[in-house]
Amino acid sequence: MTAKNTPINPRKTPRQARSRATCDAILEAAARILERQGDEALTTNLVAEVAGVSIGSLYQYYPTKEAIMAELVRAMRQQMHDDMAAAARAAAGSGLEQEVDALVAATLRHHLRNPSLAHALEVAEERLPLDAETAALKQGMAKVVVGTLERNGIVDAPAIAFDLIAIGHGLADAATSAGERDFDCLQRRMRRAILGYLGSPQV
Amino acid sequence: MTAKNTPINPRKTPRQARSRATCDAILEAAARILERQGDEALTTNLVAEVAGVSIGSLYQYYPTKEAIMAELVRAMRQQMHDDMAAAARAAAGSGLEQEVDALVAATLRHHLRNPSLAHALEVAEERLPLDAETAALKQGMAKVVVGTLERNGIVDAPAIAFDLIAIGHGLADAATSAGERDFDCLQRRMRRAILGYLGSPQV
DNA sequence: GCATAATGTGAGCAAATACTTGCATCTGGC
DNA sequence: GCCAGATGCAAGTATTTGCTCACATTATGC
Repeated sequence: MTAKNTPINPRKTPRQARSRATCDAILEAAARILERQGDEALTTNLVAEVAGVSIGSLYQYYPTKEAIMAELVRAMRQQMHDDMAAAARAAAGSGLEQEVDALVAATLRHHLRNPSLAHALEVAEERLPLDAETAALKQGMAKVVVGTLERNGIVDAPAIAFDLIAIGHGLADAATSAGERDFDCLQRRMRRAILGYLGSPQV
Repeated sequence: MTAKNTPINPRKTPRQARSRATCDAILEAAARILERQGDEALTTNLVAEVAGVSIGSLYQYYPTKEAIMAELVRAMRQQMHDDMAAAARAAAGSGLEQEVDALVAATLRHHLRNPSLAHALEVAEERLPLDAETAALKQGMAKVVVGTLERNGIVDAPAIAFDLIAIGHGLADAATSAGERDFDCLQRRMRRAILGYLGSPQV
């Protein structure tokens, strides 16, 4: 019994042998569709077809279309959280500007790795019930930023972290949506926006 | 003959007498549904029902569901554009900070008037073909910001305007999505973000 | 080898949805 | 008053979509 009830959005992914491959194929297919055709095209039948799996198999592991999306969102937040936490840890103590750079770089890497998928997942996340695990990951990311600010003596860190995340998100989203792919250029602008908000002397 | 071909997204809204009221009722119903239940709930049948109009009538004026959304988006961009242009005109020559404040206020008024509708329309806009008129309005808004920057001697104004709009959008979106409704508080933070990016001495 | 459980299959169902069509009703100019 | 065109109506169609179910295939412990 590996948690299989509540037929709503939590998935029931028991795994034994080849079934793992089936689950992965489903997730990868869903990601590809989301990336290339957007969430309007994401139908369970298409996902199954692209994954090379029958719909029956799909529904054996994901009780709902939303469960598939939720799993993709969770995986994305997990990776983003881990990247940010690692970046913050590596840069901890090197001073505000260096630490900001590290976090910005992690954020940009995330957005530039697969811009359209990242965007689609963020849009999708809005209308999903947002399971506890994903919510915890988002909170964790905010905590990372708060920690960085506090470590550098910035007061009212939670409120400021909120704004900085919003600003960074807005910039990255607008730029990637416009087709920008230049990491260094975006890095400079993010830095300018964040340090500017913080009132640093700037570069 | 009042432009009625191209059955795709441009609407065919001939108006004579009571038909105007029908069109308005349809748009208002669509806005209410979008605002309260999100775009997933926006079906043509529901729109007609809420508008107190038959689906036949709906399709007489809007050839497509997308046409209704496009019209709502166009109207919203129109209002936003006019507000921003008026604000910029009124504050022109009063110095960078005052002019920024005026533009920020116009933006915030827009977002706070009906946060969920504004957000839904912006999300909807992304996947719509974006007709020429709406595109022109968006360009016009960018021009307003560019003009304000140039008037105050800021170089590379178009690129900076792009970033400032992205930043403002990100902040307003995150805050309203989180339920914030305090105009003054948001105004201060927007100001801080924008003037910070511009490298002004800050408040 | 074989019984048993795990996994895979895909035709098909019920509901929803965008949209059409044929007809009824209203309205304004004469 | 009357009629031609404008407007309104809603049952109905064709399609799509999420999902089920009855059965086939495969893997594994013994």
